[in-house]
Amino acid sequence: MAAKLPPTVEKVDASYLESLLGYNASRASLAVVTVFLERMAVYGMKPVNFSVLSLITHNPGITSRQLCSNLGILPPNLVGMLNALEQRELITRKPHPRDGRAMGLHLTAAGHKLMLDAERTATALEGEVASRLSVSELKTLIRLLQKIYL
Amino acid sequence: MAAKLPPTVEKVDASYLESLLGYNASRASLAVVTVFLERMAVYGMKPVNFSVLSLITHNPGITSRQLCSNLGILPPNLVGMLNALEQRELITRKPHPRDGRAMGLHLTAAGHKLMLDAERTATALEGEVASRLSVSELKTLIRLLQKIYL
DNA sequence: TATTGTTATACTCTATAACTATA
DNA sequence: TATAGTTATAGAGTATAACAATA
Repeated sequence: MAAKLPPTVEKVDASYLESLLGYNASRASLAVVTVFLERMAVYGMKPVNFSVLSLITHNPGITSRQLCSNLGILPPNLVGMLNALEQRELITRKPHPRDGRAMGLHLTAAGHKLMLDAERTATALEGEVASRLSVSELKTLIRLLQKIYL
Repeated sequence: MAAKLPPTVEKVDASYLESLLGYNASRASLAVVTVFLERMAVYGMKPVNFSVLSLITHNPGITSRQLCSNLGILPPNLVGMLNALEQRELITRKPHPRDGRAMGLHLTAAGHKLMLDAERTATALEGEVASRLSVSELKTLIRLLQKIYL
């Protein structure tokens, strides 16, 4: 009687992982982020500083603290990001009118110009990543994702 | 005429970001992963080594190369992970029966015992994270996520 | 010549502790 | 006493280059 040889794997069975919400959400998130990184590199933007700039765009005068709590960034990690955006002359820090400790964040004219293009590109890119979904499927997907985290 | 004071932000408007698939997928993924980290810490498992162990569980004899290409891990980063799992005596490396370069990966008896509990916990935890979704909504969510990345 | 597994190493991202100025 | 912003630094995660053994 021969010794049993160790088995070999031809096609990998990932069906258990594919039954998990966390696995699927991570993989889908990674897929979108990958395309985002490629397409948004021309603006010098990654997902995090794009999110920061977008919140400043739609909330002029927002503070660091508000950015941190809304985006889940830790304050020490935001400092360098804001410095870089200020050096690129995309944002300015103005003294907060009612709190001497805080600074209000604002886009410069150049910042507004760039974000107009960047947000258009971001929205367009998503349509391509989700090209295999109908418009109503994409709406459903986003609504269900928000029921997880919001 | 008084100089215009810089505006302040009371409630942050994140409606643009919340219209983006990438933003929602990342936030939802983070929410699931956060609970995963808490609940799976007792097994000494994070999402990545759980995924590795799960693929070994359901694909005994799988090679490093196959793990890497299925999970998007780079080979140099897998080595340390496998060494740690081997030291914990959860997996063993056996010579591959048909390729002298490769090693087939297998669970030990202790590994099987641990993964039985770990997979049960992982599946249960997901039901809690998705508690605001009906069973059919969760099925739909996973199906739509797979249409993005698969 | 190409591939598997590995080492060494660099880079980025994220996290913690401690300080200052103001509330 | 608590909070906003900052500095310095540590740790985890992710990336590239190069090598030995085998196909």
